[in-house]
Amino acid sequence: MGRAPCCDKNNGLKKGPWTPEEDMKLINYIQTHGAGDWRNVPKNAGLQRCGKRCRLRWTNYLRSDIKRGRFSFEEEETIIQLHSVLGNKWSAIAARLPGRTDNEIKNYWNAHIRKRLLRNGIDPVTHSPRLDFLDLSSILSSTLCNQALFSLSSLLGTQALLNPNLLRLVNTLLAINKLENPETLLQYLQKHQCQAAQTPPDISTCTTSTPPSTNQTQLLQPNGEVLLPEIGNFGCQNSQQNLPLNFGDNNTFVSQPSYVPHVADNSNFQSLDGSQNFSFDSVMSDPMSSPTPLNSSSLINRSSSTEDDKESYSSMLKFEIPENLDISDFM
DNA sequence: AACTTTTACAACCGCATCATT
DNA sequence: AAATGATGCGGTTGTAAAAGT
Repeated sequence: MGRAPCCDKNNGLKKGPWTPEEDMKLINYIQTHGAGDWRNVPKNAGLQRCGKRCRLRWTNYLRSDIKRGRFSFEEEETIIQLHSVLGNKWSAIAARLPGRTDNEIKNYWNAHIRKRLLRNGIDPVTHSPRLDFLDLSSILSSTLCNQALFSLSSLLGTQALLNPNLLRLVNTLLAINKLENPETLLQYLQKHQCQAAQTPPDISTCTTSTPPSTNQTQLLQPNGEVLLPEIGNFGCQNSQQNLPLNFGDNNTFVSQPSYVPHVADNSNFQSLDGSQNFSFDSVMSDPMSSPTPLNSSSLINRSSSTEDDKESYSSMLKFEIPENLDISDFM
């Protein structure tokens, strides 16, 4: 025989929201006797509740060390990072977030973080970009309208350009070359047999090993190999996929309106007018929930920003190609 | 003002594992 | 060792409040 049952079903025990009186009874009992032996808590505390419900009420709501209120920016970052490693192990995540319960984290994830990741084209399960969201056909059609890329696609094969690393490199090189000489670019690519072209075109997996970035303008290795510019290298952590950058007008890089998975270092960028410097550490998560303001040069007030404001962060990530960048060095 | 939709979060349910007999 | 219940955990639901129409 096993133990006596904790609480029988259909035994008339109360269900639904807890009243303040019930809470007080439970608090008083636990303060006196300590938490544990939940089977006997209802009886001893004079509660018409199942012991299981008493435990949940205590651990999720009544404990004095529970931190109430909105999640901070740092907490949100931690949740996202831990979730990318631990998955839906809410109790394990909660163990690393003092004052937060697994239930609270789970609810916050489902209500906020998960939805935002989905909106930004990130699969909340894999933390990788979603293929359906990326809409590669539109990406390709827009880029392939460019005659230069069209030439490349016909010569390298469209399939090759499905490789995000290659696409990003081509984009970068085309921008650097100001789209004037695709043939030269093609020759360069063929000559150097860039590594990106050899990466399997399955963008659902990230097989690249991305070292910490050093300098976004460091495009040329001492041996002459071109590095993917760090500006498009948003840190591939936990199989997160890098996304290609768009190139807007006036030689500006415009980041995809997407979630920025992780930045391994303090990559700093300057806004178009040079007035705003900010790092990806500051924008990788929802700024609204953060009590920490951006640095003083930022125009963004996190505490008052809206969802739209947050999503417009991506539009701020515009970067100018330095005037002094001598493109002839690369070709 | 009334109604509908969305959001936030507490609570419940069911399953897996652990503990006890 | 097996049986049984307790406990812990993750998924889901219910509901009140807020926002939108």
